[in-house]
Amino acid sequence: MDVRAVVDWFDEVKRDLPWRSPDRTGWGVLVSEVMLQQTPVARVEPVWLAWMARWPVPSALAAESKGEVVRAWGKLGYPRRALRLHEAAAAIAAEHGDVVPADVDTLLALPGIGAYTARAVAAFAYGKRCPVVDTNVRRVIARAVHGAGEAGPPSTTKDMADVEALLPKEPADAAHLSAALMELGALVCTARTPRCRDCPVLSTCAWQRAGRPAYQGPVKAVQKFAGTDRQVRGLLLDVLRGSAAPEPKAKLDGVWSDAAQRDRCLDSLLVDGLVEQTADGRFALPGEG
DNA sequence: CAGACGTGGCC
DNA sequence: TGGCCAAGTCT
Repeated sequence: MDVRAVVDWFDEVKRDLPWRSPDRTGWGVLVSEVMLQQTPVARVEPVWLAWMARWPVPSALAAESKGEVVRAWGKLGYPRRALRLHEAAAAIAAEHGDVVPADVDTLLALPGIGAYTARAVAAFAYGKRCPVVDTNVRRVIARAVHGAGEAGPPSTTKDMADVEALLPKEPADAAHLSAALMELGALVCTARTPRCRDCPVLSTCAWQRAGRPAYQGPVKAVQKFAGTDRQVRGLLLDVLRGSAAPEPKAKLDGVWSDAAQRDRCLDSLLVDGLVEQTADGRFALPGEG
């Protein structure tokens, strides 16, 4: 792959996202990466801005109650991420001098930070040289390098080796390329209807040269949502996000007709720590902690 | 490793 | 209309 062409293209068309600002902090980058896990940029941006204004450093978030954090997470989805970020902030404040670590293994030890996020923070916040592999990068590599229509099943080891092979020696250049590959996957080499006419590596793309063959690998199961526990949990939590005071169970009973499923979901929210029961039996977002 | 885990916009 | 998809992580 023509790495230089990708980087030049990126410098020309990249989006002006707030977490890419020259005065970005490790904390800002970490918060953005966690919010962006499975959630589109357009929905993250306003929430990220609000969070940075309200909690500019990890210790500020750590000092907040879990309920406030879950409420401020809003409708970004997968609210357990908010709880884990809260826990991570507490660990960073207590054990790392209120500074987000720059070391990949140290980052990996924090809750909610996995292989992707740890390397994204190390690279984008601190300019470390490490392969940053997300779904965009996997798709770009699958097409441009391997000539496949889509990426196959994820394999952290193999995926990182693929990117490592492309990474420039200089750490800053490596981080720059990772950002560029992600942007290429997000804007041009998209899952549906890729904009190949706008692609900076069209002439060397292995998929293009192979005649754009259809994807041959295993069929990816589409995730259902309607009627699942995830939907019911979302409905239950949405009621409590909108309530300043604890709500009686009867209030929650209105969100879903299947009582068994409703109760199971409420219980799982309690287990996850996303909901708490008051002494008088009502339900609310969690208080101190 | 497959499945759970939110939410909303798009084609 | 409804399936597909969005900068993953955890168990």
